[in-house]
Amino acid sequence: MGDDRSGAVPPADDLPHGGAATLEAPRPHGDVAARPVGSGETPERTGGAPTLEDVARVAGVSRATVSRVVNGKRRVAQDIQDVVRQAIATVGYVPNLAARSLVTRRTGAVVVVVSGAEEAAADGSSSVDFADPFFGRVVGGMLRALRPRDVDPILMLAETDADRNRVISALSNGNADGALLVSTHAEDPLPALLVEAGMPAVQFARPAHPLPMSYVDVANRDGARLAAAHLVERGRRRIVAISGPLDVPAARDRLSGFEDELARHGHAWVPSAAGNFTFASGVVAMDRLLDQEPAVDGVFASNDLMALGAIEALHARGRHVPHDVSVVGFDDSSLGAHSRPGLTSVRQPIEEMAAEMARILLDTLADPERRVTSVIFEPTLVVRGTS
Amino acid sequence: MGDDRSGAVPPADDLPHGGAATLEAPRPHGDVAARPVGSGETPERTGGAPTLEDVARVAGVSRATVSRVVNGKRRVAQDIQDVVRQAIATVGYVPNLAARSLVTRRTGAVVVVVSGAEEAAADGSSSVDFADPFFGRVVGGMLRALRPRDVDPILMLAETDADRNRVISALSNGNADGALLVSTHAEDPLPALLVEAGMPAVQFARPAHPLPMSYVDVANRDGARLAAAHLVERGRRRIVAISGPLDVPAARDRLSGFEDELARHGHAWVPSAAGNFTFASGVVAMDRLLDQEPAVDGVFASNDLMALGAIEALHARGRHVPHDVSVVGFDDSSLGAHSRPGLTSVRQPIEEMAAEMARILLDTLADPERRVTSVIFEPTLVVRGTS
DNA sequence: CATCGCCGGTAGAGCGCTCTCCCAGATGGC
DNA sequence: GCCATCTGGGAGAGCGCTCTACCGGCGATG
Repeated sequence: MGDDRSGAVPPADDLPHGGAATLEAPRPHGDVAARPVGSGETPERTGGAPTLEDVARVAGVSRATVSRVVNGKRRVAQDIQDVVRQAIATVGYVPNLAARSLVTRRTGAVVVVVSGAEEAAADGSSSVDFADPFFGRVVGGMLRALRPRDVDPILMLAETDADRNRVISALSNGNADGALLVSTHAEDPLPALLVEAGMPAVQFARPAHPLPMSYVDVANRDGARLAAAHLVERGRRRIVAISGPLDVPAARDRLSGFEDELARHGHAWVPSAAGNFTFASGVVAMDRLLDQEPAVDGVFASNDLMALGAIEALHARGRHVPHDVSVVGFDDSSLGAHSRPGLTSVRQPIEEMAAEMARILLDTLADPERRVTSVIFEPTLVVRGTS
Repeated sequence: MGDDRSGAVPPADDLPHGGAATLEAPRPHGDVAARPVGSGETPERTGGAPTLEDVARVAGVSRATVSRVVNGKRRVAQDIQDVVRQAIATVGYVPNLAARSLVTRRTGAVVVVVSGAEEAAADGSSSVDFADPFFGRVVGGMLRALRPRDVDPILMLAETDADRNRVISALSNGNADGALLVSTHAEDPLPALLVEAGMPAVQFARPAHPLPMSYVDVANRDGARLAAAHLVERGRRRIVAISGPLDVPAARDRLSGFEDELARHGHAWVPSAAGNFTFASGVVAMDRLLDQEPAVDGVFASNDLMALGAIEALHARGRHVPHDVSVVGFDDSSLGAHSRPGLTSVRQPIEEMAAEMARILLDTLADPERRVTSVIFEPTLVVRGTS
């Protein structure tokens, strides 16, 4: 505490303290002194930011014409365009989005909703684990697709009914145009609410219940097959699976895809235990499976966190990874990549998937008649040290 | 709002056709067929969401009165309040934020800016690693403080000059009221731009250059001292440090705090190498340090990712952790907590720090005269398997 | 009893923008 | 050559909200 250099902070006098600065020209920033003098007709606009009106006056055209230039709505003669653009630059005009969206009924914003269940709040924290790199990757991917289209994401967390109402009303108020939804629980009512309210939305992963909503997903079954084939190829014979909660479609698909592929190789029966995608649940599930099948030599976990938990449990019970047991995860998260030995994992291209979500939403916004669509990505297997 | 007893509402006869008006209330969505016929005065409001005007008509009061009830600005007689609230409920009114912020010049939103340098874009990806759990934790912490105050964060990434302009103009447009800044590079021009533009902003970690801007930080020197004392206590004698880029204040403080404490224990000289907070840079730095000091038995890395990289390098060179070498990281990220053996690390309470940032910004917004402040958090040492 | 707050309400002027009219002038078909 | 068409610009009406005036009524005051 003692070592913060508060002394390093210069006196606030360096700051344009409110009043004085306000007197100056309404430039957002820049050489305040270089205010365009001689703009004889400028009647002392001391207010805030320059408006369309100001630009129009300077350019000697009407407000409508400036608006047209700014939005490129109708053809405007080239020379007039130049004059207007020049004027925009000199007054430092930047459109007021509130005013614009008041009339267009559109904001250049979408909400990104991370939706979880509230019951989990019992353990003190929330049901959504933001420390999971998954969320960062999703948001990062969206950002990369949204930014070029000048759309900014508003982040919202939906755990309680109140939260969900907030989301819905943000959308219906025209606070945002559409929603990108990452729902972590099967019984999340939000997707249905969104559809019911007629709000454009795209979901990460197939909705748990059939719903006319666009989504992107990874071919979960194929990914699980990859894992199964890999374990078989490694010569593993006593193979078990740690699945996610089976009401989540992705978890179900991963498990059944895994089972299918193993069946193809003669494994009629695959012991499995369900976790809930957390590290701790991976530990527990692995423990249970070890009791059930002490000779286990291959494990597939439906995500990396549980795989790491499984490795932890295996170690505690004296098994060596990968010598005694091969472990394969799902997600290819940085957690697995940086653990030692590196975790073999089924990679889903989360960033690309998130970017695709954004693209779908943007397209839907541009053309509301668009049918709901889904895009499925192919997973790949990333082999590292645990197998 | 939910529990106002409508029983308290006086008979509608007190009001100019309160009852009749209710019939023709425009509902947000619902039975179009059941449109009220003979709506004598209602001028065909088939449009979108109900407005203040609609509420006023139903409640039999003026627009201004409804506004007052909604915003609680001036005292309004209790019975009238009840009637208005009732009307709001029946028409399903929800204020249009664009219209509101057009006049108030306030949006209930802040931008969260993750700011990085653009040079790093050479490696194909961006300079900001969203997979780093750090960002998720920061955003999660902010969310938790923002949500109760009904403020939503708009997420922006600032890597290029264009991005930075977007941030500044979002702020000056009244797209958002203030900024929460997470800057990952010392030479980031954004903090200065924000100050220059007079925008309320709070930064995570002390600005690299003296700037009148509020910030929260962890007592980096104290944290590093904790690590040093711990290594000494473990009986380590050949201790080295992997620092962050030394133009970043936090990196500098961590290194010098570490050196100070070791000096106190007789280590006049601590070999060190600088990384850039990535896993790979941790590997490289450790390799260099091993060349320099082959007998190393203690390592302090300025963040967990580099610590993990160091462990990787140590293993590659035949050292066993923690048997031969103790390793201590900084951050207490989930990466370290889930690795095996668990990474001993200096914990900074990221979530709380982020929440405090949000609080400071909100307070500044409420009272613009507020001085810039800083809040420094105390770190703690979390001992796990690597030491 | 006229006067003076003061309380509780209404009226209406914008906030900055878009967009639908409308109009002047240039083009073109018959 | 005349009317229809088109093209590029202006005028002005709002979008839904807040907020400053203003105003009627009413109890307290001199």
